[in-house]
Amino acid sequence: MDKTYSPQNIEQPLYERWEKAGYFRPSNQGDSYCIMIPPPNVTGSLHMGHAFQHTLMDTLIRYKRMDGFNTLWQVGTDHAGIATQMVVERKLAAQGVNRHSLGREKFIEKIWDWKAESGGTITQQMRRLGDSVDWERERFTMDDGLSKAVQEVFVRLYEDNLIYRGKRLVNWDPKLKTAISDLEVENKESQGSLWHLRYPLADGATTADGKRYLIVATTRPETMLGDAAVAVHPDDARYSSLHGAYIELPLTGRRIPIIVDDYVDQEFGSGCVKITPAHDFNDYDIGKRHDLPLINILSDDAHILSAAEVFDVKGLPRTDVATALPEAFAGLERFAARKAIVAALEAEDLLDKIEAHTNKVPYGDRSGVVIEPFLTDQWYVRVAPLAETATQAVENGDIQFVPKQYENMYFSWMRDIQDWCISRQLWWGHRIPAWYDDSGKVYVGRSEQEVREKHSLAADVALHQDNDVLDTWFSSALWTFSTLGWPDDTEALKTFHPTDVLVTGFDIIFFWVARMIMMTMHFLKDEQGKPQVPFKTVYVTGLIRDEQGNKMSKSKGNVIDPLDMIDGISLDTLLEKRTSNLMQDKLAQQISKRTKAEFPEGISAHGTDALRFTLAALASTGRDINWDMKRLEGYRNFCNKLWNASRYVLMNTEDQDCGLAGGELELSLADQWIIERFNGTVKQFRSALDQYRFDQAAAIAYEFTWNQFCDWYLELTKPVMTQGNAAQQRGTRHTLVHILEQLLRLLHPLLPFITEEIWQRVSKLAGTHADTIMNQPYPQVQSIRFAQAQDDMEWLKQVIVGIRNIRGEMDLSPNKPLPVLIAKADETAKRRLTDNGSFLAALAKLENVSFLSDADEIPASATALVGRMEIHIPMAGLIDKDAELARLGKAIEKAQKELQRMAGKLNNENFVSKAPADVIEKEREKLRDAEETLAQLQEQHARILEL
RNA sequence: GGAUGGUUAGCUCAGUUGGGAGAGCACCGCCCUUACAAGGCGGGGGUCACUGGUUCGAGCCCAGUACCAUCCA
Repeated sequence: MDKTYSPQNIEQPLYERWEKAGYFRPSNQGDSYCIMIPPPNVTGSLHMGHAFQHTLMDTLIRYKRMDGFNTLWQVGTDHAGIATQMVVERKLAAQGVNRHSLGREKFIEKIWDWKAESGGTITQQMRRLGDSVDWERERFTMDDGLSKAVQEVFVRLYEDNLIYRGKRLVNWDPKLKTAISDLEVENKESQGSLWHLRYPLADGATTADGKRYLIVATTRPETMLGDAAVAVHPDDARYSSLHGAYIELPLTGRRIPIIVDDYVDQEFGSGCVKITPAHDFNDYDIGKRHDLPLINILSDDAHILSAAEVFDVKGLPRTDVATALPEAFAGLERFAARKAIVAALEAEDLLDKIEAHTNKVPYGDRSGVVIEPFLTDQWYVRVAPLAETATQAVENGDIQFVPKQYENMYFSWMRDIQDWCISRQLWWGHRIPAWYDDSGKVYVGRSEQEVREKHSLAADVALHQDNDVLDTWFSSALWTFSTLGWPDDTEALKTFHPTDVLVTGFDIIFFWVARMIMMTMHFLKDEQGKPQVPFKTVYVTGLIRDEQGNKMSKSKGNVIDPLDMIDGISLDTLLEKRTSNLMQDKLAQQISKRTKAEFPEGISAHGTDALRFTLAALASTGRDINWDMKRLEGYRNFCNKLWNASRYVLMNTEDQDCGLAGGELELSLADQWIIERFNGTVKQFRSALDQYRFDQAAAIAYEFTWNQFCDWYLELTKPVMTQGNAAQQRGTRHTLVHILEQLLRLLHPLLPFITEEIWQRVSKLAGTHADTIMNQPYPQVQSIRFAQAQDDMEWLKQVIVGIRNIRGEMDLSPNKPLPVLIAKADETAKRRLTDNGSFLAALAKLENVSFLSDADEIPASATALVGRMEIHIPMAGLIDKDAELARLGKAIEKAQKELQRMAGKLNNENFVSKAPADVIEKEREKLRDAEETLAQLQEQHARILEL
């Protein structure tokens, strides 16, 4: 083996070999275990959050695969409608082309071209991360099979009256000119104004205090052109005489009623609210209650119309309202219109005042522009009936969230769930399988052919398909079963559905998880007809943030590509990566300044295994993770440690007798101890993984490998290798090889590459060789064989530590062998020391060990205690009196403090009378120990003092 | 305004039925001892945010306060 660990030399070739050999395929043996990957955007690239989730999924899959399950990690990508369409439009714009001049078909071709060009990025990244997904089953939400499933679901939901079309107020993105769902809207607080407008009363009416107008306050004065009423609270005495009166709406000449509604907040502003049902969600609801006209004054790109469009609450045209709008504003963009309208009102002395006001403004999370509540025809899923079943599945534990608190988040959303707007005015996506005849009548079916047959439409009836496509989440909601072949009744579906665990971020619980549960439970039933859940467990991860705790985002320029952690990257390349394609120079400068401060030397290579181990170690449940380069470095060192420990094992075992061919095996105390210690580690490690405590699993692995196996066991094998007889050497070699071989299997799910690389050599010596470690049995917990060895060895370690402690604190050279005197040793201690002299000599670097009887006088010495036993290192010429006194003083102080605490507790009447007997006994024992320890130390202190 | 999570060593974080405060990194001292200097050995360091309560006993349970974060309105 190379002297230094070089992940870049081993990782990629191993992955290629695994993939070629088909190790990622389900074995078709054993119980099934299946994880569905959250499909990433096909034209995107993986960030640290993906690397994190993929690490956890791959760890689980590799663990279960080795543990005998028939595992499938289903892989695939998502077409990401808006995001992808935007990217391609931007690319085309750079060439001076827009999609409309290109036409729908040509444009979609361009998107497929782009997918072909960029779609490999993600799959390549996944291979570098070691993801053991079944590539042969890779799916894409727009491929034929999944498109068929989407169509089938749409048609069946429509037939079940769970999909409908209607003219509703939607969140409209005026830049992308499409509806978006309320989840895609980000409400941001901003400093705006509140305009107080005077609305003249009609027919000479006056307010209680004699005014001829009402004052309404609004954050969006431009929408006044679409006002349909002014509302007051029914109990508001100021306006009770005006119920049923009218307003002369300024600028438009429209006559609108004053209505009465509980919704109005009497305290806010004047207590009068303008109602604009076509441009505000709350007003829309009021409009429905009062049968107000919906007066739309905006075009689809948010410019003022020259004539309003008026509908009733059912979306049918209404003709009793004048549609005329002032010419002066026609064609003005909404924010320009706001200025112009405020100016016009002011000119007519209708502007009472302007107040500063903080309000929430909705922004499209893709386009970044202000979202407009807008009246359009859209398709909706009626979710209430689906939500009920989906809620129950979590309530009754068929689906469990880890950590559990996310269940509340799920419930609260499900309780107030709104119908889901699923149509998008885009070209990239699944086209809605609905056709219209010339009268606008709608027919839903799997094809135009089917529609014609079903409705007996003559060939000369013209039909045209709906232009819109479905929300991307509509297709990903079907992911768990569409990828397994649904609507066909496939073997894969029977084997792997319901799947086992879903690993995903909390940010898409609503977008994706909840919708998957609803759709799956509606369409898939078990043999008894009971709805099937898509997965039994949802493991929710936090976000990976940068070292300052900021969210990683392109615009902040703090995104980390996991491959840069693996391969390393120079500062120049990193700067280039982070600042190219940025619109603003100023931003680029900021980013490059911060990047230079954070990574002055760029990033060095750490390898995939170290990255994965770090991500696992940071995965404490349910909270965000602040990325920490130091942790990554630490775990790369850990890999290096494992590498070098393996080198040591191989150097001492290859081409030597490891007992494979028989021969007497004598196991040393250390051999027996490490066997049990490993056994305990297997138990803990499995239990951690079973509970999704990847952080604990990593800590357990680290502690055993470094602090026990390397620091103690390997050192303990050295005296055997140099001084042991044949049977002893055979026994130790056998143990070395077998513990390492099993340790590699234990660690494989977290560290797939380094373990495979080393295992290929070690397994030969252990007689368990195979083509890959990937499908070898996972270590099982064994019954305990060497109970006494555990106690003996842990005790011996204390002795060694005690001597090292003196050596360290007394500044004695590690090279100088020390003579040791033992006093107050009982029979057990004597046995332990005499049986293991060579271990003691080697690890504590001793010259000799001799026992003192109680009668012997103890020479001047530095002292350590192990239980009651005293370890003395004679001071003659070695040890400084004052230093030893100081050392003892510190120990005495510590013992006194301990003693005081114990005594205080036991002198407390309440404690003695109320605490459980075993606790009291434990405290008494501790008190006795402390007393004896203190006495021994004081005695020693006095002795030294006399010198 | 409502909900949830957080506040533990210089930094990043563990702490699982309430019973002697832990890890990694950083820091200090000694050491290139044939697996590893990406290392070895030893060491220092914490009023567990604050206030009160329950309890013989609270980092942990309860109430409240402050600050931070996220989600919802």
